[in-house]
Amino acid sequence: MLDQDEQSLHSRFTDFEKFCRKKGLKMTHQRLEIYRELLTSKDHPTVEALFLRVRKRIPTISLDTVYRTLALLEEAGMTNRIQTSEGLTRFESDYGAHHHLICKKCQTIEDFTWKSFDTMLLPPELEAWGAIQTRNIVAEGICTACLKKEKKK
Amino acid sequence: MLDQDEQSLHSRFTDFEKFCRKKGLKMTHQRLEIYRELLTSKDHPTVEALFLRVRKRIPTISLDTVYRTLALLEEAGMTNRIQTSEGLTRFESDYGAHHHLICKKCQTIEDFTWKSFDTMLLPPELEAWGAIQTRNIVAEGICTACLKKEKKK
DNA sequence: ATGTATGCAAACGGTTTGCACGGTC
DNA sequence: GACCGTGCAAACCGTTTGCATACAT
Repeated sequence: MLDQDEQSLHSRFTDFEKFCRKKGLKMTHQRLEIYRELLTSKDHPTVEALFLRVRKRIPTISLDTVYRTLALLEEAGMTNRIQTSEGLTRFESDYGAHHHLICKKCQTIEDFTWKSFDTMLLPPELEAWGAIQTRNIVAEGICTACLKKEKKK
Repeated sequence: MLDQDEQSLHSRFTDFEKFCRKKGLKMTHQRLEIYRELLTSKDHPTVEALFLRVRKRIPTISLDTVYRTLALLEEAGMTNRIQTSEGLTRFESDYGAHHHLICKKCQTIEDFTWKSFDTMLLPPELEAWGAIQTRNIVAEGICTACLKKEKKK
């Protein structure tokens, strides 16, 4: 949903290069394409979906490589893993605080931002729990597209 | 965390019986014990963990039965499935709106409630998305127990 | 007596791993 | 040239399914 401008897209790539250099990792064709696909995909693709998309550009790529690269990106904090209640694993490029809307019918995930929530003080009782680093909302329901389909019946 | 009194525990069981009767399902030893275990477990157990606990009372129970019963309970809305980022599936008995605190180190899940959040108006932009039914917060960080362990090093 | 639930074992699907070859540095 | 990354195939693990028996109704 959030449109990333060319500027930030480009800086993402240089970040990726820096990270690889620092870790002594090689910049391969496959890694670049997987990362590019992830950055430009806004629909929280599954591993399979990413694989199919990247394969259009690199026909010989294997599913394992996609798995391995995603693990790498995750470790570097450049992607987030989302586990849906259906047991599917989905990915999204990490671009700052946001929350998720999930349709129970079609399982699509949409992002939304809510700045005032992000800065809101959590209930004071939570302080005893430990050090909280992130907070994300998952809102579930039925999206308008699915609501329309239901009415037609 | 939330302590359920005997009263409500008992009413949960009669709810379960009612549900089964209505659906023509049989009240078996296994189902009752799995349900009891789930109601009294406050640590969001995995299927495996539930299986091991119930097996203490029913030594011949099989893992499949636990899976099948959980699917049944889920369908009836008597349990919730929680997918952790580690890919593990955990369960909790359903007892009204609450949120989760997850420790990134030890992966334990704690519940918390936040009434004022539950009734808070969501950003108006979300209305266009569809009909939102639930909203849950997942807060992640490091719990005090794990923080202490880190300091010791 | 009827028919569902269970336990067993086999199947399944997503993910991970071992290995030899190929590509990056 | 050294070594990491890749593709392939096999292994793996949590979960689901088919089937004959056991049990609740």
